[in-house]
Amino acid sequence: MKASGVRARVRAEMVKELKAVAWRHLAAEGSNLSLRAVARDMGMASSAVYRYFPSRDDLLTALIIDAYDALGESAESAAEKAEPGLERWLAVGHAVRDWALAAPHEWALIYGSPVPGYRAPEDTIGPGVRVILLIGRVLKEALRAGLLELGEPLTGEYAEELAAVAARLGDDMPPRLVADSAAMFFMLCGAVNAELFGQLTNSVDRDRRGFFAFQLGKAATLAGLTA
Amino acid sequence: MKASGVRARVRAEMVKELKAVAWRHLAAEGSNLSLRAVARDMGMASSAVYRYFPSRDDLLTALIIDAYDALGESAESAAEKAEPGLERWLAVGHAVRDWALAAPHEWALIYGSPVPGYRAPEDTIGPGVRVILLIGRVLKEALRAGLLELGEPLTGEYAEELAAVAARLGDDMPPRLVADSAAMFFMLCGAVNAELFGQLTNSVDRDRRGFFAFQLGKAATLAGLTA
DNA sequence: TGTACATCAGTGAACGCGCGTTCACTGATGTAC
DNA sequence: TGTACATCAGTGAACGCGCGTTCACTGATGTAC
Repeated sequence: MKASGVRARVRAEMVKELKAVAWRHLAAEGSNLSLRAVARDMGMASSAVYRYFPSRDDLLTALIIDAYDALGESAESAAEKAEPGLERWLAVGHAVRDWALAAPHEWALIYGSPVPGYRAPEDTIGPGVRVILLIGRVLKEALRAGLLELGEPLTGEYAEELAAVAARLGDDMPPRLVADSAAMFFMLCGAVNAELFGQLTNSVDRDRRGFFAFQLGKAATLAGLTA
Repeated sequence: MKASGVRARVRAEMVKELKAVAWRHLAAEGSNLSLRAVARDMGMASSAVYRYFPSRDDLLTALIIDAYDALGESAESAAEKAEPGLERWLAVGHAVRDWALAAPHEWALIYGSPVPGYRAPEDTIGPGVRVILLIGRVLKEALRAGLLELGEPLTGEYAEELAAVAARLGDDMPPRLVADSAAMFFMLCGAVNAELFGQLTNSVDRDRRGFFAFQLGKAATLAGLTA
């Protein structure tokens, strides 16, 4: 039993190291992750990787989940350190950007174009909404503290879907706030993508943080979030 | 001379057909465009493609430029048909979305994660800014017509870069308007990406157009654009 | 505590595939006198 | 108008590469009596 524990621990170590190497490889080569290259870097036969991941796609899935979690982690801890309201939103935004700049290929993996031939399994949905949920909490908290002017309730079919999402979330979340969280989040993504995917080249080259701060500020006013 | 014109015309036809097939292939297979597959579809030897494009990357570049142009074309013609001001912005936004939905892989090619191993040459920059320039024109025109409240001038290094861009554009473009055009454009991209890259799955499934319209409206108010 | 057996990590060769690119070539089309 | 030459499209084989996955195997590590 103790001995079996050892084997399990070694195995967990191995999985961790494989993911670390794959992560590094992703950062160097971009989205076409190669199982063989990872195995080479680990100094083992490519077939040995199959002891740990049944296929390349499963390795990719593990990396995606890890990336979502790392991003969520970093955004959440940045949020904790900031004052509620606008400041907290800005902190989240900049944390997301910083993470993306530090790990551009991981960002591309989760928020960029889908990897060709890869179909994301259900497991990736949970960790995928972590940041947007965080933004929702920031808004809700600002609302309670009187730092947020809640907009008009929406109408139409989109409003119905929002209501369904709000109900699923529980916690008395106003559907309007769900819409605003989503809007802010996707604007945040748009700003990060602009910088990461090279769309600022030759126009905004020096003060990209300034550009980003502007976008974040705009997104905040859009939701009625004030200092 | 007339005969040489024939050869040139046939050649131009050939280039056009090659791009069309490549375009179709891109739509089917995603971003990893294969020269050999295109040649196969054309019923010719893979080496023959080299008569028309010196390498795979050049074919990709041609496709990218075409995609930018097709998108710009469609956005511009939608703009023409709409009333100045908010309506025109909404028309541009929806045209961009419609184009992207009809050609998701082309969208991913130009606004998604960079293609691994591909370095975009200078030629792609010109057509790449067509839509954002269009948005700038829509805003400027709205300003002239009194349909736009111009925000406060910006300060800081980002403002300087904006001023430089505005100067390069000429046409007395206020830097603040450049900032707003960019902001709106990247928010637009964020919204399109959200839908295209599958981030709406399981939350907004029925009324994605409603979601998109909401995002567009928000982006407009952000720039002070009213009906 | 010792022994027989089962489990598991890892190897190395192989399968079958697709890729971008090069090269010497064949014919057809155009050009110059 | 006819002929000699140059240009150009396209072929087909080959090079050298990397990929994901399978398979029979060797040894080491654990487990049960």
